[in-house]
Amino acid sequence: MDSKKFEKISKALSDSSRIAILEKFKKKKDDCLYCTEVHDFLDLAQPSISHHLKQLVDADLLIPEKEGRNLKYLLNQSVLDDYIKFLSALKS
Amino acid sequence: MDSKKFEKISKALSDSSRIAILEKFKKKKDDCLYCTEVHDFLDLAQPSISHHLKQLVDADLLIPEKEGRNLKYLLNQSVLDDYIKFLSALKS
DNA sequence: TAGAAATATCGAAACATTTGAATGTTTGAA
DNA sequence: TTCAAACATTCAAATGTTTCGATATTTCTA
Repeated sequence: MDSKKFEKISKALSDSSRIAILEKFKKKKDDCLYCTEVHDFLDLAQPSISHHLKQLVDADLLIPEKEGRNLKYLLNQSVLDDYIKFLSALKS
Repeated sequence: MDSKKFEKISKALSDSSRIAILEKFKKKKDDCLYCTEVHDFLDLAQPSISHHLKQLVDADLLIPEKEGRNLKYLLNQSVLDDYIKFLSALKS
C-alpha cells in the first residue's frame, strides 16, 4: 500500500457515521451488511447514507454486491490488513 | 480507544503532509524528529507546518518536547498500537 | 406494464480544513 | 539588553466535505 492509498483509507475512516457502519459488522453473526440495515441505525437522509457507503467502497474498505434491488456489503479484510501493515511499518 | 478517538486519529492520518511527517521517523536512526527538520522536506509555509504538527500532537500521535528554542517530537507508539487494536477489532 | 421499493446522482447550503501573510511569543547568543 | 532564531497564533481566502431535497435509475411485484 502506498501513502496515497493510506491517505484515502484514513479519510474514509475519519467520520463517525462511517465508523458506525464498519462497527456494525462486529455485531453481526454473518459478515455482510445490507444498505437497508444502515438506514435503521444511522439517522441520516438516504442520499447521505449513499454518500458514506460510496466513500467506504471507493476506499476499498467495503465490497458491494448487488442482490436484485438490494445492495449487500462485505468488509474487505485484506485491505484492512494492508492498512494495518502500513501503520506497523511507521513504528519501526 | 473509543470511536471518537479513533475518528480523530484517522483525521490526523488523512493528509499527505502529515503522513510524510510520520514516515520520516522510519528513515531516522534515532526515533525523534525536530520541527526544523520538517521544514526541510515539506514545501509549506511555517504556519502550515505548525498547523500539521499540532494536528498530530492533538491526536496524540506525536509527543512534543521542548529543547530551548527548538521542538523535538517523539512518535507515540502506544497510541499507534491502540489504533491498530481498534482496527483489528473491526475484523472479528 | 404500471407502481412501488431500493439505491444513485445532482445541486446547493452549511460546515470544516488547508494554506500563508502578518504578527506575537519565547529563548538563546552577542 | 538587544537581536535574531524557532515556533505559535490570528485572520482570511481557497478548497473540500457533509447534508438533504429533488429527481433519476433499476428492479421487483401485482
